[in-house]
Amino acid sequence: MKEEKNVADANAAKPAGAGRTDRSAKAPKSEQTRTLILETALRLFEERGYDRTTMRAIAQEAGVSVGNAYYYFSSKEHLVQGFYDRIAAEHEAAVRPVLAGDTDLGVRIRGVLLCWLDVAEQYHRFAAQFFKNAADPDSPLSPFSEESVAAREAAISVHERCLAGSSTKHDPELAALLPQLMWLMQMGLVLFWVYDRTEGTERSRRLVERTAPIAARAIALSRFRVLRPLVRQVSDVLVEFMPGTAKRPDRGGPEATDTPDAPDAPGAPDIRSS
Amino acid sequence: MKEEKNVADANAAKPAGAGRTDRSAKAPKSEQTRTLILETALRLFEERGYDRTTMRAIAQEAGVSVGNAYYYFSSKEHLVQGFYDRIAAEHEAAVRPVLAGDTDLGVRIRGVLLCWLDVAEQYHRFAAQFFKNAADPDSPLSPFSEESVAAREAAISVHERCLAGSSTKHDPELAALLPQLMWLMQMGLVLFWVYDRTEGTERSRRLVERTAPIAARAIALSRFRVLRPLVRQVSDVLVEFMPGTAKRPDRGGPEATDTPDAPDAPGAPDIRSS
DNA sequence: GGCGCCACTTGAACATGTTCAAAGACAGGC
DNA sequence: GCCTGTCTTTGAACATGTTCAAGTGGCGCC
Repeated sequence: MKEEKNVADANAAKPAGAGRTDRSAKAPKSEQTRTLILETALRLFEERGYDRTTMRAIAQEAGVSVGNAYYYFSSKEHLVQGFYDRIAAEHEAAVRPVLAGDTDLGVRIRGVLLCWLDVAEQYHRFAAQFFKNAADPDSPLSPFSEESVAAREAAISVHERCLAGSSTKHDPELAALLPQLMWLMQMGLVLFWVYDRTEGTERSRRLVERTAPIAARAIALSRFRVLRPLVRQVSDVLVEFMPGTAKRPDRGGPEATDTPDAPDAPGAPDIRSS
Repeated sequence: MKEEKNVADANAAKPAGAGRTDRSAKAPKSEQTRTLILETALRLFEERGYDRTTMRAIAQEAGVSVGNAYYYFSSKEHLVQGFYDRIAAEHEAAVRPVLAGDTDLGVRIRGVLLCWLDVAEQYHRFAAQFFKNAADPDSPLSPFSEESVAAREAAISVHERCLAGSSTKHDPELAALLPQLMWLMQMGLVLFWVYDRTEGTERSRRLVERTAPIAARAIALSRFRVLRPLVRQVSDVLVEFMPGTAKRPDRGGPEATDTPDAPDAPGAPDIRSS
């Protein structure tokens, strides 16, 4: 279905006379149209929200026909991919100082998550409206979907660096799995955030302030002997149910994990996290 | 359980001549129409799935006009409420033997959750399709919505009984919060289940088998002294962010919690759990 | 130059959730 | 019986995501 040309970004100026003899070398004209439609759509989404932006409005504003928009983007949802990429890039950049700063794990986790909230802030209205589409198990925009693997791994790698640069000791047996767990935590935050209606998503920020230290402490405690069996069990579950951690029965089941305490549940599709 | 007639209760034969002088006493005729539409809709949903059942088809099958369906149900989504009630009732009944059985907490949790999977099994296809609607923060069918309070509390009370009947000792400070935590765990399971495409949702069952003992062990461990500060912190977070546990800033923020380890995230709207 | 291929573009048509003004049915009062 | 107001019911009209058959135009090749 989604056979976009090249990622999204690719709208850099290209040699006009380059010719388009080879399909793999993108024709400048079409790429221009594609970009125009995408930019127009993102602008309107931000101005009016997802639901209130019709495909007709996008086409009209961009000066093309409705069918043309569908020629480049197989559905309205696919236009949103642009947001995912945008947020991912912005978070990646914004989080750099945090990763280079304090080595206390709690502080680092807090920094990474607050950073995401900052970046995502301006898209909150849009995200709340769009959330239901991303939550659809069939949607390619679901954070658990096959199509999101790249974005998911990029997000997880941020947590990897977050953990790697910390001075907090943790159970080595868990080391490989923690970034994924932290990603799940982030998905939980996104879910909370989408439902958050407070001014400046203040409540989500507070949730981060309160839970980041808890997460850090729990990670530190994982080395205690009493907790050994539990850590082992959790680790097994993660290996079995997290995608990419072990043998995966090709497109077999869903993906998610749980945590030692009780709840679990990744659950926050939407804005590919980053 | 395809086409029961009376699950929705309100179709009991009523005195024909009762009259409808008072608006509060439902007129038999309109109630009959309402039930007819609802039953027809549920049947078609089950037969063809949510998306492939059009309002026109429901109306036609029920022998009424489209507008009439909208007279009784303000949207297609509202027809789904019937499923919520149905599953809730069935789970409540099915779980009884479990609650009266073994007193090992792990076994009990496992029983409650597997029970839910059994009950929900036949609605899986429908649920997967409908999930995106329930995930919408604006939808009254979201498990976190104001309108779902009743159903949510019913579900939580099942976990209360699950915990109360167990022989496992746990930190008294957590006692009041555990049922809610367990409900979150259930929401996580529902989320996983919705994404689960394996035969007979086998993978979801396996997740329960693996995580129920972990949850029970974590609860038991909560009494250890080393974990005291962590338990306290978690408990505080729950009180602050879980609805109905403490002062709630009237319709203020969203609701959700997190768990000591890392992830958290309720996230499984859909089928009001029960 | 002319021809044909093919990427690109168009806008009408379609499917479906939802709304609405008008018509129908029915009870009670006269 | 007839009038009046309310509860039901109707079906056409609307809004919007999506599809599709029919162009359009540029470029290489003869």
